[in-house]
Amino acid sequence: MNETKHGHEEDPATALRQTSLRVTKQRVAVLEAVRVHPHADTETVIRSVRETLPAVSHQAVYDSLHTLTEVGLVRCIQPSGSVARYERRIGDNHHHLVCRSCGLIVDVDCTVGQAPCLTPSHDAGFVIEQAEVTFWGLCPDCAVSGAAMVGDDHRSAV
Amino acid sequence: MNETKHGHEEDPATALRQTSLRVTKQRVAVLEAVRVHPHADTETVIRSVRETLPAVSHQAVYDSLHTLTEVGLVRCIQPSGSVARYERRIGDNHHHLVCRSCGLIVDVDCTVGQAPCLTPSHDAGFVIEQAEVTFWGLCPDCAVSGAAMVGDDHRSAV
DNA sequence: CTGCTTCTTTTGAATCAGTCAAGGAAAGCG
DNA sequence: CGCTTTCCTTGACTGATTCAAAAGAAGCAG
Repeated sequence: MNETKHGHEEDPATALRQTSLRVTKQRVAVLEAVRVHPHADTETVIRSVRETLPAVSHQAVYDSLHTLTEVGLVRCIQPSGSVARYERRIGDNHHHLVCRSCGLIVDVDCTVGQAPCLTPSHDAGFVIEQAEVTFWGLCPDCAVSGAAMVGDDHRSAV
Repeated sequence: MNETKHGHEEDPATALRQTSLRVTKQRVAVLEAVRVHPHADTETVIRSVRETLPAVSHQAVYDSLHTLTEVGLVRCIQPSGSVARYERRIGDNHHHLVCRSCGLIVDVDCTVGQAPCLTPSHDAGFVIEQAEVTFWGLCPDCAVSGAAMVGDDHRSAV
């Protein structure tokens, strides 16, 4: 549905062309899937892509995700205990809130912004490129329903 | 084996007893291994443990690490692209510097300390328990030797 | 210190995410 | 339209981690 009316801005095909990658329907579908499902894991992307392209191989999706990550069209995050997840929002260095109970991931902007998070006390001689911040806690739903029973052993994400 | 001179402080057996876990030689060895090899992955722990206990099963190590993590005697970290790594936790919420090239992990204290890193702009209703900060970059060695040849699989993110 | 109960460890197989490799298909170019 | 290069499909494979059943130790009572 709602096809390209303007076909710019975040249009998958355009984005791909700009990185001089070949525009294949698989890649377009993967990009679209990542946009539709923020923080989706690979399996979710595969399922989503197969809604429009039933015959895609999982390998094509893995490969597309890697390629797209390399050229910077998607970003890959892997909170502890979770499989790889991808997101379309890139460029800004936003961070993530992860629910310990259900695995829900939500974006947060780095208010305090730049300085504090980007300057560790002593850098041990490292050349620092990026600071990645992950906030762990409970999402609203889990905080309510699971407040009492949380705390044992669910590493089950999603 | 520098045996108990004072037998307190960080003595594995004592620590275990205090958490009402059974004191087994496997667990003691695992705790010791984690202390000796900061940020060791499971395989390293297994090898280290087998130096003194040649017959330990890998399963015992996996299980010990999980149990010890649960009771808070060790902490598990998993930077993107890395397998699980463990460290003897100190209760302080220190952070990590990870080398993109060789994977080296180094501890850093959270200078600015408390506030900034622990308060995202808007918490989306989450109950936040912890902020985890990972600094990505190049360790001194890789920054020098690899400065030119690095860049195979990572363009500087943000 | 002897036996019992419960928690741990061993053993060995299984699962799961992700990867490798070779041949067939399709994008982009002229 | 046909070629070249890049991409996708197929199917097997790896490596980290987990499951499950049975044997083995820790801690406790007697």
